[in-house]
Amino acid sequence: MLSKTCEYAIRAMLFVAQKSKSGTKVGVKQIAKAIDSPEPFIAKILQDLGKKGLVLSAKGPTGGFYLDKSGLEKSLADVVNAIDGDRLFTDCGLGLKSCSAKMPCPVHHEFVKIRKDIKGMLQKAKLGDYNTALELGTKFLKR
Amino acid sequence: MLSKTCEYAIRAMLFVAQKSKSGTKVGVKQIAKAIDSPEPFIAKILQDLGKKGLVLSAKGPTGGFYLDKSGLEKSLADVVNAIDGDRLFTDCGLGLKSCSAKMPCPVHHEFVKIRKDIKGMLQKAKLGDYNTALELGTKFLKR
DNA sequence: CAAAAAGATGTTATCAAAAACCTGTGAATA
DNA sequence: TATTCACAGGTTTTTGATAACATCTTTTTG
Repeated sequence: MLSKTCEYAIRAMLFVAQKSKSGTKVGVKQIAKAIDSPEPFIAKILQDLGKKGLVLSAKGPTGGFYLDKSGLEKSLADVVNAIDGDRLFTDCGLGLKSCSAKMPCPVHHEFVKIRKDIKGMLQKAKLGDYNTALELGTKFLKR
Repeated sequence: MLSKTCEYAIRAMLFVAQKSKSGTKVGVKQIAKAIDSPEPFIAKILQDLGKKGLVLSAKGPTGGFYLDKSGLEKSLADVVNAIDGDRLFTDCGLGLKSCSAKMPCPVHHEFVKIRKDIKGMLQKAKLGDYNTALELGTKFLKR
Protein backbone atom coordinates (compact mmCIF):
# COMPACT_ATOMS: atom_id res chain seq x y z
CA MET A 1 0.00 0.00 0.00
CA LEU A 2 2.54 2.57 1.22
CA SER A 3 6.22 2.24 0.44
CA LYS A 4 8.55 1.28 3.26
CA THR A 5 10.08 4.72 3.04
CA CYS A 6 6.68 6.27 3.47
CA GLU A 7 5.88 4.13 6.48
CA TYR A 8 9.07 5.24 8.18
CA ALA A 9 8.35 8.82 7.24
CA ILE A 10 4.93 8.82 8.84
CA ARG A 11 6.14 7.16 12.00
CA ALA A 12 9.05 9.59 12.26
CA MET A 13 6.81 12.58 11.71
CA LEU A 14 4.36 11.42 14.35
CA PHE A 15 7.22 11.10 16.80
CA VAL A 16 8.58 14.52 15.95
CA ALA A 17 5.08 15.90 16.29
CA GLN A 18 4.72 14.43 19.73
CA LYS A 19 7.97 15.94 20.92
CA SER A 20 7.31 19.26 19.23
CA LYS A 21 4.18 19.76 21.29
CA SER A 22 6.44 20.52 24.24
CA GLY A 23 8.86 22.52 22.16
CA THR A 24 11.57 19.86 22.10
CA LYS A 25 13.75 19.21 19.09
CA VAL A 26 14.79 15.64 18.43
CA GLY A 27 17.89 14.23 16.77
CA VAL A 28 18.10 11.52 14.16
CA LYS A 29 19.46 9.05 16.69
CA GLN A 30 16.58 9.56 19.05
CA ILE A 31 14.05 9.26 16.26
CA ALA A 32 15.60 6.09 14.89
CA LYS A 33 15.44 4.56 18.30
CA ALA A 34 11.87 5.64 18.93
CA ILE A 35 10.49 4.20 15.73
CA ASP A 36 12.97 1.33 15.39
CA SER A 37 14.38 2.25 11.99
CA PRO A 38 17.85 2.31 10.45
CA GLU A 39 19.45 5.59 11.42
CA PRO A 40 21.00 6.66 8.10
CA PHE A 41 17.81 5.83 6.31
CA ILE A 42 15.57 7.95 8.47
CA ALA A 43 18.12 10.76 8.23
CA LYS A 44 17.73 10.73 4.47
CA ILE A 45 13.99 10.73 4.65
CA LEU A 46 13.83 13.63 7.09
CA GLN A 47 16.28 15.59 5.02
CA ASP A 48 13.97 15.08 2.08
CA LEU A 49 10.90 16.08 4.05
CA GLY A 50 12.77 19.15 5.25
CA LYS A 51 13.48 20.22 1.69
CA LYS A 52 9.80 19.88 0.93
CA GLY A 53 8.88 22.06 3.87
CA LEU A 54 7.14 19.40 5.94
CA VAL A 55 9.57 19.48 8.84
CA LEU A 56 11.90 22.11 10.29
CA SER A 57 15.44 21.47 11.44
CA ALA A 58 18.17 23.20 13.38
CA LYS A 59 21.87 22.43 13.24
CA GLY A 60 24.35 22.43 16.04
CA PRO A 61 24.11 21.50 19.69
CA THR A 62 20.50 21.36 20.94
CA GLY A 63 19.52 21.10 17.29
CA GLY A 64 17.30 18.54 15.70
CA PHE A 65 14.01 18.20 13.88
CA TYR A 66 10.80 19.84 14.96
CA LEU A 67 7.42 21.10 13.81
CA ASP A 68 5.81 24.48 14.31
CA LYS A 69 2.13 25.14 14.76
CA SER A 70 1.37 24.92 11.05
CA GLY A 71 3.48 21.78 10.75
CA LEU A 72 1.37 20.02 13.32
CA GLU A 73 -1.68 20.79 11.20
CA LYS A 74 -0.27 19.01 8.18
CA SER A 75 -1.93 15.73 7.37
CA LEU A 76 -0.66 12.23 6.74
CA ALA A 77 -1.76 12.73 3.15
CA ASP A 78 0.80 15.52 2.88
CA VAL A 79 3.55 13.18 4.02
CA VAL A 80 2.43 10.39 1.73
CA ASN A 81 2.28 12.78 -1.17
CA ALA A 82 5.76 14.11 -0.45
CA ILE A 83 7.26 10.62 -0.44
CA ASP A 84 5.18 8.44 -2.73
CA GLY A 85 3.56 11.13 -4.84
CA ASP A 86 0.04 10.37 -5.97
CA ARG A 87 0.96 6.89 -7.15
CA LEU A 88 -1.38 5.38 -4.58
CA PHE A 89 -4.29 7.35 -5.92
CA THR A 90 -3.71 7.09 -9.62
CA ASP A 91 -2.05 3.76 -10.37
CA CYS A 92 -4.18 0.94 -11.72
CA GLY A 93 -5.09 -1.77 -9.22
CA LEU A 94 -4.27 -4.44 -11.77
CA GLY A 95 -1.07 -2.86 -13.04
CA LEU A 96 -2.30 -1.48 -16.34
CA LYS A 97 -0.39 1.50 -17.65
CA SER A 98 -3.38 3.38 -18.93
CA CYS A 99 -6.36 2.64 -16.81
CA SER A 100 -8.99 5.33 -16.51
CA ALA A 101 -12.71 5.87 -16.54
CA LYS A 102 -12.47 5.83 -20.33
CA MET A 103 -10.43 2.64 -20.57
CA PRO A 104 -10.97 0.91 -17.26
CA CYS A 105 -9.58 -2.38 -16.03
CA PRO A 106 -12.27 -4.70 -14.69
CA VAL A 107 -11.97 -3.43 -11.15
CA HIS A 108 -11.29 0.22 -11.91
CA HIS A 109 -14.56 1.63 -10.63
CA GLU A 110 -14.40 -0.33 -7.42
CA PHE A 111 -10.85 0.82 -6.78
CA VAL A 112 -11.72 4.46 -7.32
CA LYS A 113 -14.09 4.32 -4.42
CA ILE A 114 -11.62 2.58 -2.15
CA ARG A 115 -8.91 5.05 -2.99
CA LYS A 116 -11.20 7.95 -2.29
CA ASP A 117 -11.80 6.52 1.18
CA ILE A 118 -8.09 6.12 1.80
CA LYS A 119 -7.38 9.62 0.65
CA GLY A 120 -10.09 11.05 2.86
CA MET A 121 -8.79 9.14 5.81
CA LEU A 122 -5.23 10.33 5.29
CA GLN A 123 -6.33 13.91 4.80
CA LYS A 124 -8.36 13.93 7.95
CA ALA A 125 -5.47 12.61 10.06
CA LYS A 126 -3.27 15.49 11.22
CA LEU A 127 0.24 14.98 12.53
CA GLY A 128 -0.66 16.52 15.86
CA ASP A 129 -3.73 14.37 16.39
CA TYR A 130 -1.93 11.45 17.97
CA ASN A 131 0.15 13.10 20.66
CA THR A 132 -2.11 12.23 23.54
CA ALA A 133 -2.53 8.60 22.56
CA LEU A 134 1.20 8.22 22.05
CA GLU A 135 1.92 9.69 25.45
CA LEU A 136 -0.69 7.55 27.13
CA GLY A 137 0.79 4.49 25.47
CA THR A 138 -2.46 3.48 23.81
CA LYS A 139 -0.91 3.77 20.35
CA PHE A 140 2.56 2.73 19.24
CA LEU A 141 5.25 3.65 16.75
CA LYS A 142 7.41 0.57 16.92
CA ARG A 143 7.45 -3.22 17.26
CA MET B 1 -1.49 -2.82 -2.79
CA LEU B 2 -1.36 -6.10 -4.69
CA SER B 3 1.92 -7.68 -5.74
CA LYS B 4 2.82 -7.62 -9.41
CA THR B 5 2.44 -11.39 -9.45
CA CYS B 6 -1.06 -11.04 -8.07
CA GLU B 7 -2.02 -8.45 -10.64
CA TYR B 8 -0.95 -10.75 -13.45
CA ALA B 9 -2.77 -13.63 -11.81
CA ILE B 10 -6.06 -11.78 -11.68
CA ARG B 11 -5.80 -10.56 -15.24
CA ALA B 12 -4.92 -14.04 -16.45
CA MET B 13 -7.79 -15.61 -14.54
CA LEU B 14 -10.27 -13.10 -15.92
CA PHE B 15 -9.10 -13.93 -19.42
CA VAL B 16 -9.36 -17.65 -18.83
CA ALA B 17 -12.81 -17.11 -17.36
CA GLN B 18 -13.92 -15.24 -20.41
CA LYS B 19 -12.78 -18.00 -22.74
CA SER B 20 -14.13 -20.72 -20.52
CA LYS B 21 -17.63 -19.38 -20.86
CA SER B 22 -17.68 -20.81 -24.35
CA GLY B 23 -15.88 -23.96 -23.33
CA THR B 24 -12.54 -23.01 -24.88
CA LYS B 25 -9.22 -23.88 -23.28
CA VAL B 26 -6.42 -21.36 -23.66
CA GLY B 27 -2.66 -21.87 -23.78
CA VAL B 28 0.02 -19.93 -21.99
CA LYS B 29 1.07 -18.19 -25.16
CA GLN B 30 -2.42 -16.94 -25.87
CA ILE B 31 -2.88 -15.75 -22.31
CA ALA B 32 0.44 -13.92 -22.24
CA LYS B 33 -0.53 -12.10 -25.40
CA ALA B 34 -4.00 -11.23 -24.16
CA ILE B 35 -2.86 -9.68 -20.92
CA ASP B 36 0.50 -8.43 -22.15
CA SER B 37 2.70 -10.30 -19.69
CA PRO B 38 5.98 -12.21 -19.92
CA GLU B 39 5.17 -15.75 -21.02
CA PRO B 40 7.38 -17.78 -18.63
CA PHE B 41 6.19 -15.67 -15.75
CA ILE B 42 2.51 -16.22 -16.33
CA ALA B 43 3.19 -19.92 -16.89
CA LYS B 44 4.63 -20.18 -13.44
CA ILE B 45 1.76 -18.33 -11.87
CA LEU B 46 -0.88 -20.46 -13.54
CA GLN B 47 0.96 -23.61 -12.57
CA ASP B 48 0.80 -22.39 -9.01
CA LEU B 49 -2.87 -21.50 -9.19
CA GLY B 50 -3.54 -24.92 -10.67
CA LYS B 51 -1.89 -26.63 -7.74
CA LYS B 52 -4.11 -24.64 -5.45
CA GLY B 53 -7.19 -25.72 -7.31
CA LEU B 54 -8.17 -22.33 -8.69
CA VAL B 55 -7.75 -23.23 -12.33
CA LEU B 56 -7.97 -26.47 -14.28
CA SER B 57 -5.57 -27.52 -16.98
CA ALA B 58 -5.23 -30.16 -19.63
CA LYS B 59 -2.01 -31.35 -21.17
CA GLY B 60 -1.39 -32.31 -24.74
CA PRO B 61 -2.67 -30.88 -27.99
CA THR B 62 -5.89 -28.86 -27.63
CA GLY B 63 -4.94 -28.60 -23.98
CA GLY B 64 -4.67 -25.46 -21.95
CA PHE B 65 -6.15 -23.73 -18.95
CA TYR B 66 -9.84 -23.44 -18.23
CA LEU B 67 -12.45 -23.01 -15.51
CA ASP B 68 -15.50 -25.08 -14.77
CA LYS B 69 -18.77 -23.79 -13.41
CA SER B 70 -17.53 -23.68 -9.83
CA GLY B 71 -14.28 -22.05 -10.93
CA LEU B 72 -16.20 -19.20 -12.51
CA GLU B 73 -17.87 -18.62 -9.18
CA LYS B 74 -14.58 -18.12 -7.38
CA SER B 75 -13.86 -14.57 -6.35
CA LEU B 76 -10.93 -12.24 -6.84
CA ALA B 77 -10.36 -12.56 -3.11
CA ASP B 78 -9.65 -16.26 -3.66
CA VAL B 79 -6.99 -15.43 -6.22
CA VAL B 80 -5.43 -12.74 -4.07
CA ASN B 81 -5.37 -15.09 -1.14
CA ALA B 82 -3.73 -17.85 -3.16
CA ILE B 83 -0.92 -15.57 -4.31
CA ASP B 84 -0.39 -12.95 -1.63
CA GLY B 85 -1.94 -14.76 1.31
CA ASP B 86 -3.72 -12.55 3.78
CA ARG B 87 -0.82 -10.12 3.94
CA LEU B 88 -3.03 -7.37 2.56
CA PHE B 89 -5.58 -7.86 5.30
CA THR B 90 -3.35 -8.38 8.29
CA ASP B 91 -0.15 -6.39 7.77
CA CYS B 92 0.20 -3.09 9.55
CA GLY B 93 -0.31 0.01 7.44
CA LEU B 94 2.76 1.61 8.98
CA GLY B 95 4.96 -1.48 8.82
CA LEU B 96 4.87 -2.52 12.47
CA LYS B 97 5.42 -6.20 13.09
CA SER B 98 2.86 -6.56 15.81
CA CYS B 99 0.04 -4.18 15.24
CA SER B 100 -3.37 -5.21 16.49
CA ALA B 101 -6.40 -3.87 18.29
CA LYS B 102 -4.47 -4.45 21.52
CA MET B 103 -1.29 -2.72 20.39
CA PRO B 104 -2.35 -0.52 17.52
CA CYS B 105 -0.28 1.79 15.40
CA PRO B 106 -1.76 5.29 15.19
CA VAL B 107 -3.75 4.52 12.07
CA HIS B 108 -4.69 0.94 12.88
CA HIS B 109 -8.38 1.47 13.42
CA GLU B 110 -8.75 3.52 10.28
CA PHE B 111 -6.96 0.89 8.24
CA VAL B 112 -9.11 -1.91 9.55
CA LYS B 113 -12.14 -0.25 8.06
CA ILE B 114 -10.47 0.34 4.70
CA ARG B 115 -9.25 -3.23 4.52
CA LYS B 116 -12.70 -4.54 5.28
CA ASP B 117 -13.99 -2.58 2.33
CA ILE B 118 -11.30 -3.94 0.05
CA LYS B 119 -11.95 -7.47 1.20
CA GLY B 120 -15.67 -7.12 0.68
CA MET B 121 -15.11 -5.74 -2.77
CA LEU B 122 -12.78 -8.57 -3.77
CA GLN B 123 -15.11 -11.18 -2.38
CA LYS B 124 -18.08 -9.83 -4.23
CA ALA B 125 -16.24 -9.83 -7.55
CA LYS B 126 -16.50 -13.27 -9.18
CA LEU B 127 -14.23 -14.37 -11.98
CA GLY B 128 -17.17 -14.89 -14.30
CA ASP B 129 -18.66 -11.47 -13.69
CA TYR B 130 -16.64 -9.62 -16.27
CA ASN B 131 -17.11 -11.75 -19.37
CA THR B 132 -19.69 -9.55 -21.00
CA ALA B 133 -17.82 -6.33 -20.41
CA LEU B 134 -14.60 -7.85 -21.71
CA GLU B 135 -16.33 -9.08 -24.86
CA LEU B 136 -18.02 -5.75 -25.44
CA GLY B 137 -14.68 -4.01 -25.04
CA THR B 138 -15.84 -1.78 -22.24
CA LYS B 139 -13.26 -3.18 -19.84
CA PHE B 140 -9.66 -4.11 -20.58
CA LEU B 141 -6.96 -6.53 -19.49
CA LYS B 142 -3.94 -4.88 -21.05
CA ARG B 143 -2.24 -1.58 -21.88
C1' DC C 1 4.86 -43.19 -32.75
C1' DA C 2 5.24 -38.07 -33.34
C1' DA C 3 3.85 -33.66 -32.19
C1' DA C 4 1.92 -30.48 -28.96
C1' DA C 5 1.23 -28.54 -24.67
C1' DA C 6 1.50 -28.23 -19.74
C1' DG C 7 4.43 -29.67 -15.46
C1' DA C 8 8.52 -29.14 -12.99
C1' DT C 9 12.91 -27.23 -11.81
C1' DG C 10 16.77 -24.33 -11.98
C1' DT C 11 19.64 -20.45 -13.49
C1' DT C 12 20.53 -15.86 -14.79
C1' DA C 13 19.47 -10.82 -15.59
C1' DT C 14 17.47 -6.49 -14.44
C1' DC C 15 15.90 -2.98 -11.65
C1' DA C 16 14.30 -0.24 -7.87
C1' DA C 17 13.89 0.06 -2.97
C1' DA C 18 16.24 -0.09 1.19
C1' DA C 19 20.18 0.50 3.84
C1' DA C 20 24.75 2.05 4.95
C1' DC C 21 28.59 5.08 4.69
C1' DC C 22 31.38 9.19 4.48
C1' DT C 23 32.53 13.85 4.13
C1' DG C 24 30.89 18.67 4.15
C1' DT C 25 28.82 22.61 6.39
C1' DG C 26 26.39 25.53 9.53
C1' DA C 27 25.11 26.68 14.30
C1' DA C 28 25.63 26.84 19.32
C1' DT C 29 28.26 27.43 23.34
C1' DA C 30 32.06 27.60 26.29
C1' DT D 1 37.13 31.76 18.11
C1' DA D 2 37.62 27.01 18.50
C1' DT D 3 35.33 22.97 19.34
C1' DT D 4 31.71 20.08 18.98
C1' DC D 5 27.24 18.73 17.73
C1' DA D 6 23.94 17.61 14.32
C1' DC D 7 21.87 18.14 9.82
C1' DA D 8 23.12 18.24 4.49
C1' DG D 9 24.40 15.94 0.56
C1' DG D 10 26.37 12.64 -2.28
C1' DT D 11 28.02 7.82 -3.18
C1' DT D 12 27.92 3.07 -2.75
C1' DT D 13 26.29 -1.48 -1.39
C1' DT D 14 22.82 -4.75 -0.48
C1' DT D 15 18.61 -6.88 -1.04
C1' DG D 16 14.38 -8.55 -2.96
C1' DA D 17 10.93 -8.40 -6.51
C1' DT D 18 10.34 -8.87 -11.16
C1' DA D 19 11.49 -10.80 -15.38
C1' DA D 20 13.52 -13.81 -18.79
C1' DC D 21 15.36 -18.02 -20.28
C1' DA D 22 16.57 -22.99 -20.59
C1' DT D 23 15.88 -27.84 -19.98
C1' DC D 24 13.59 -31.84 -19.21
C1' DT D 25 9.45 -34.68 -18.12
C1' DT D 26 4.75 -36.11 -18.62
C1' DT D 27 0.49 -36.46 -20.86
C1' DT D 28 -2.61 -36.46 -24.70
C1' DT D 29 -4.17 -36.25 -29.36
C1' DG D 30 -3.90 -37.50 -34.26
